[in-house]
Amino acid sequence: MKKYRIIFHVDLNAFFASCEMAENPKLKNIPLGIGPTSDRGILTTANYEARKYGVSSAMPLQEARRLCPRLKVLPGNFDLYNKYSELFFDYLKTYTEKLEPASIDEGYMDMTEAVKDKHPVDVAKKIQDDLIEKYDLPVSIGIAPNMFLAKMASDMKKPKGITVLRKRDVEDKLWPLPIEALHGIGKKTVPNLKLLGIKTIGDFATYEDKKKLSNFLGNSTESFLEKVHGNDERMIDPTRKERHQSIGNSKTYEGFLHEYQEMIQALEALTARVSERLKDKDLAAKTLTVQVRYSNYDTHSKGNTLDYHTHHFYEMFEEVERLFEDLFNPDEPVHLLGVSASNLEKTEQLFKQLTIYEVDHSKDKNDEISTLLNTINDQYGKKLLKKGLKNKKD
DNA sequence: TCTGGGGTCCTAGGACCC
DNA sequence: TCTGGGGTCCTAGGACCC
Repeated sequence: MKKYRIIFHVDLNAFFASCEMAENPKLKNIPLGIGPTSDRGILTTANYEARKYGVSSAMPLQEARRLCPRLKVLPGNFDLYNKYSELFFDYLKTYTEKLEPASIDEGYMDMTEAVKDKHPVDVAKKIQDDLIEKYDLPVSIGIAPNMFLAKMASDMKKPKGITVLRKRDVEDKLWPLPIEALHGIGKKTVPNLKLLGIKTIGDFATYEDKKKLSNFLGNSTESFLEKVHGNDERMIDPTRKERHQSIGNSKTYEGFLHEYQEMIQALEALTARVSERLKDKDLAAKTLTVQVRYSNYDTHSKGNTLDYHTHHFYEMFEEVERLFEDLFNPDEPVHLLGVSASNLEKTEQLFKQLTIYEVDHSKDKNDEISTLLNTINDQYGKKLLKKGLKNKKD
């Protein structure tokens, strides 16, 4: 007999705006957006009051103001949002350790054990009520036998919805949705699928010529088809978010940067932030990438993989300057600069690799060791290193 | 309409190795 | 002189998501 899992997808509604309203209830009944302090740029979030006017997330501020002239716009307060996000996940953890954060404001939970002898909808209702009572944060919850269906379910009723989506409901509840509602299908792919006559998720699920789908979706075709038929075997992975693939910072410069020197200074600041964030997380990077967007919105990147890992500002910045040489164009003002670190490794992991080396007096080995040493974080790493070398002598 | 900042994953071509 | 097949890693760009 097949054992079904019970997966919750819990999604905070209009999260950044909800945090602001929780801190300052006066904001609750007015249209509110989180966005740029200047008159250009895009909104990251709009509360539901603003959405009544057609204002939405990722909308250019100028358009939002046309739709809703009395829209109040606050700059983002990310310390505040991170604080609420932690409270949110800490609360969810009281139900199960099988919790996978998917972003700052949503997570998946494997509730199979936690809802034993209870009705899942009652538990979901309790979560919803508690989060309002404790933190004044509204959530939508999707309940399903797998992660994909739970995610689609939580989207079906917002804000403050609870939606159960069983596999046997897929034809009735999922297939009528427009194809753009399918996660992973974005605005470049939608027109291509429409060319094939695919307007709904159901049209996609029942489309017969898989080769034609592959032209647009490549190797992902099969996994999309499985999902829209209600099948998704992915397991909740609580540490997935912690295993970073990359850490980067970028910034858009209003009015553009024109001088080489200002670009270098901007890159220096970005590199310093990335370096600090790597150190905070005890990570070191082997690959660095510099990104440039010119005033015409053309975007280019240049990356290089070093033969060692590092998180030290000076080493990183030297490489960033080299990479930027290839991207710099004296005729093109710069709209955005970015610095990103990837190919990441935990510094303690590098230290373990280091201690495998016997102390060797040849120059090459010493260079290798000093390079690795560079990547190890200050006191902690050096203390361990001394200990490690001493143990080796003993 | 005019496009932020943080990410993940995929693709295609090339270098290189056995 | 003409030249396989499999695998890994790297790079640049692109689609997508919140």
